[in-house]
Amino acid sequence: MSIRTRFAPSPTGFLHIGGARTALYNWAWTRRHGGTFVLRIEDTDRARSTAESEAAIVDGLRWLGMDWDEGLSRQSERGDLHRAAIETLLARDRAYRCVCTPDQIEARKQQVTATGAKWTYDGRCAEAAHGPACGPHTVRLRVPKDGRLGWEDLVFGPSGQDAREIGDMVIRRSDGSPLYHLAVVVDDVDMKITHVIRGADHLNNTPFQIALYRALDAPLPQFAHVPLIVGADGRKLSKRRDPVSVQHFREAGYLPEALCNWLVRIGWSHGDQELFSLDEIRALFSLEAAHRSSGQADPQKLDWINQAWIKQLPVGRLVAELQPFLAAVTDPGAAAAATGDAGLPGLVDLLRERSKTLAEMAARARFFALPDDALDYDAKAVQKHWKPALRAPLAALRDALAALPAWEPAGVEAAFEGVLAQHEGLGRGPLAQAVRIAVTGSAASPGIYETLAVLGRDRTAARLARALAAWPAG
RNA sequence: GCUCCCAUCGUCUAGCGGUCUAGGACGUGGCCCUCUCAAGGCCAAAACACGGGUUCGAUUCCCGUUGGGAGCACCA
Repeated sequence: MSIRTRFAPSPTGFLHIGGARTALYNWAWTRRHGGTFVLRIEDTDRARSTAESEAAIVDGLRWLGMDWDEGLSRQSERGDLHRAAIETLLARDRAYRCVCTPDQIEARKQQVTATGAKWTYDGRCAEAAHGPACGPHTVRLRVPKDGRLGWEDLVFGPSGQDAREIGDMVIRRSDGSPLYHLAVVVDDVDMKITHVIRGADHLNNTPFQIALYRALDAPLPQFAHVPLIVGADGRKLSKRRDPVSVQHFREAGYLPEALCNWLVRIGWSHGDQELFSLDEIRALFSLEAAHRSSGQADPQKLDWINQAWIKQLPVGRLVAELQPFLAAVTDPGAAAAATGDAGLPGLVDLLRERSKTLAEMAARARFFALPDDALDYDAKAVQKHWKPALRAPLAALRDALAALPAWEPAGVEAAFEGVLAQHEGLGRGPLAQAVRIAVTGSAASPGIYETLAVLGRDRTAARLARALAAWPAG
């Protein structure tokens, strides 16, 4: 039997990292085993579901590098199937109509829970045999009163609950709409899903869903529950407290490779390996190696992983990824110009060692994208490093650079050395800092020779001239 | 409260009875390198929650305790 899996998010917000990881596990495992992976939007809650959210989920998954088969299906478009399944259940007496109102149930529930016992539906309508014309009613599944609703979880091992813990759950609202559990099970059966890989928060839902499979006379799929990703406080991720949306990380300058790498390692490991490409994830991911305990998402580890990817990705890819971030710290025109500049790849190569995110790289590359006459100087750096006495050496350097036959790091360094030799007592550091600020506006940049080499002869000259013109007098 | 689940450094984890004076990674501290910022190299501090068993022998198996989490809807 061929493997079929699905990722079934509800479109009630952005794709969040917990869902992204569940999708990643599904995707990787399915691809590894040559199965079919489908995406099903669980939009039965019409009030909370939005088209924007669905688009965000689709975009997020694509951006991360995942693909799926057989298009995209929406649960809302399968209502007929759900309704028919409920009718079948009713006809076979595996379910019954219940006329208890929410208020009545609430009152009875209060009585039971007051004694400390656990409430499950008391079965008042179970034997009443209400017909279709019984007035406003819900439909409840007949859940066995004894026995066990168990399964062999691919991650958690033997799992289950005693059937009596569950109670007869509602599968159709009084307005005729089916509930989530019914829809999920009917869809999974209909789509011939063989392996349900989902978050451990569904562990408690599984027994009831198993009862549903049995009532439907459908074969049980294999279940694999993966541990939750929790926030720094150890609790379930909260949109309020934690940065959770994939979009957020994308906008903060994290690469999809890094995000996948980070997420796959929370709850799964492969020996001591830390870095995994999407191809490696697809080749190596196994449910046997998945963990059972929940894990925290450590943003500092993400930073490190992101930089690791920044360090090894092809420069052309980084240049392209960098553009929007460059535009954000300058303007679209400057960013486009910089992206077309032959010197940018060289700068990116210098910056990969010092950038944890694309946003940070853009901030460090800003000086390059800015027009020469628009560069702003860091006031504190100027105060500290632009000493009047450095004016003459700087002018000498300007001349030495202008006389350089070839514009490359070694030549620039030679020019520096020449100026240093001419000026007794002048240190390499002070001169480098003065130039660095003149050319980048900041006291921190890649090596000064490499920086000038990448900036180019003309732009360096323009910036030195501008700095000299603004130089503090003794 | 009830049901279910989990438990190795601060965090992610290796470990699937002896190889553990418990390994790696992030982070942290120190040193080196150095024109700044990084990157890199070296070193260091840092964990088997507790108590019972089982066993010749438990981080590894079992049971409790404690701690944490999830679920208890006519939400998904």
